[in-house]
Amino acid sequence: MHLTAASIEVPFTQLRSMAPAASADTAATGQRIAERLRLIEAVLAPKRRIVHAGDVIYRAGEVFSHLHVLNSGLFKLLSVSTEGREQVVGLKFRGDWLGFGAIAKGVYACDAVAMDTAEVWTVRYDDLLRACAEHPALIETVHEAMSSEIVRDRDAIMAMSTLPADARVVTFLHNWAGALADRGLRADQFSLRLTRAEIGNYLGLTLETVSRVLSKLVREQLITFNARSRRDICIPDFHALALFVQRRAAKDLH
Amino acid sequence: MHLTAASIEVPFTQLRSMAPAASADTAATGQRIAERLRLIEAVLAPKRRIVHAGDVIYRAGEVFSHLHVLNSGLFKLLSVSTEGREQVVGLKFRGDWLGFGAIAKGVYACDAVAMDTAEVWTVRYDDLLRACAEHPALIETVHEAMSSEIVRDRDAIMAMSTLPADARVVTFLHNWAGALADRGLRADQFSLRLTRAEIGNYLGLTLETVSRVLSKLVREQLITFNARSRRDICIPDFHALALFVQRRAAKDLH
DNA sequence: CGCCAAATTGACTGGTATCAAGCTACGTGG
DNA sequence: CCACGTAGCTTGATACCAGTCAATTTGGCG
Repeated sequence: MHLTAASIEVPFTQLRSMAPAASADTAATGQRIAERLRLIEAVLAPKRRIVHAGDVIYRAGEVFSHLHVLNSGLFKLLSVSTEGREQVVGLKFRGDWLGFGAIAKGVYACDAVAMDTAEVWTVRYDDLLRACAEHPALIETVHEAMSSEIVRDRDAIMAMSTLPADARVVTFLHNWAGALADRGLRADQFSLRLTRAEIGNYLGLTLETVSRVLSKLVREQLITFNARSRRDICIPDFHALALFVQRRAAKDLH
Repeated sequence: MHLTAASIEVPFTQLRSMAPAASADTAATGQRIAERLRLIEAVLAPKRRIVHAGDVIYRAGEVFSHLHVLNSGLFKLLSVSTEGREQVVGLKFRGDWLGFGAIAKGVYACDAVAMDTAEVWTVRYDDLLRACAEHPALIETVHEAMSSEIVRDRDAIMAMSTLPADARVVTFLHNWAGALADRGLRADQFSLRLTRAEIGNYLGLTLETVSRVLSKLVREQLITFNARSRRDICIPDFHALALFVQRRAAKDLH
């Protein structure tokens, strides 16, 4: 049994008109994600499971044994520092793996918490290694996923250390929309499934600042709120977001 | 021919007295790093090369084909945004791999620049994959290295988004000392091989702020500068650094 | 010696955090 | 049905940390 995706599927042609620059890659990426999932399903026969918002599939400190792949839904990775500060250090979508951070130390480095109903595939790491020996394509898939995670983390570091608050929020929205588009979901209109506080926590900002920035973006017509909920956001011009960040970052250069 | 390590080796017993809490792990980690290098050397027969400060072993955008392992020396990873902002997104020590970020997209995501004389081992990614099929230990080594990189990046994200300037600098020093200790080098006295500007860039701070924080740390006796150069730093009490960060972070909690 | 990059330090500014006061949506129980 | 409580959100006033600008010192090197 598969869960239906949370958002509505749209044809790639429509996406193309929404995000002209990224469209070609986007379609390819979307197919690659589906392909990878098919490969994992066929080769690993993972244990499937449905989880619900708030469910935790592993906690920091637990002994590592399994990796997980998200077939649908949304997860956040929570890192807790020694003093008890809690921080969102990653967001995971369909096709993403969970648990890579645990391989090195044999212990999970953070909590993985579902943000809505999701289907999780689970495999023993041992089994994965064995399967990799027989299926070269599998190992490439795993490496690709780890590599992507590294690159995303670096992008986050860069955004956090160089961008002012408004540009961070815009980058966040841009990335979110991009992640949806990559998965064949509509990227011009979606529901952020995070509170302002969670967004702020992820971006190193306070919830008030996030709120103020979003209000400003509405005033500047970069986004609009959908009827009925200020978590549902419309992005009339996807490309304009990237431009905003560039202009904002360029200011600091001179 | 091996390069001799830049800093002076000290017996683990001495390290133990410097950093009581981390010592047991530290010795184990140090041996593990050496073991991994021996394995890589034996199984992969990597191409060896000596590079010098400023040398670039790959640039963002170049087609991916090779991974690199640092046998000695120090590298920085530089990410350049579309607008031309340049940012240090990682520092690499002996035993670290370079190029993981390129696997996913087939293109290097950043520049890798040597910060002093270093010995780099290079292998074709194809060859690595083939060798992994025959040597299960190798694949675990690679995964462990990628996993560590993911965890380090997350820690960086967390530090950047939650810690004030002084705590970031202290964390930086603490991590640096820890990296040296992990490699069997003395961690109570070492030379930062970065300018204030580079440190600030890495931490999302200005060079002036870094300088002020270092001066403050000297006043508070957490560090002292060594004779003749303000890049040579002594850390009388390694553990005190961690405490400083904890106290500093705890303030924000209440 | 004299140049130049790196670092330090001070005075001022500005962007975000903090504190505080409503507002809105939604569920619960009377 | 409405009163009420609560969680999430918005908006304003103020404070403070770190950035900016600028002057000076230090150290390295031809």
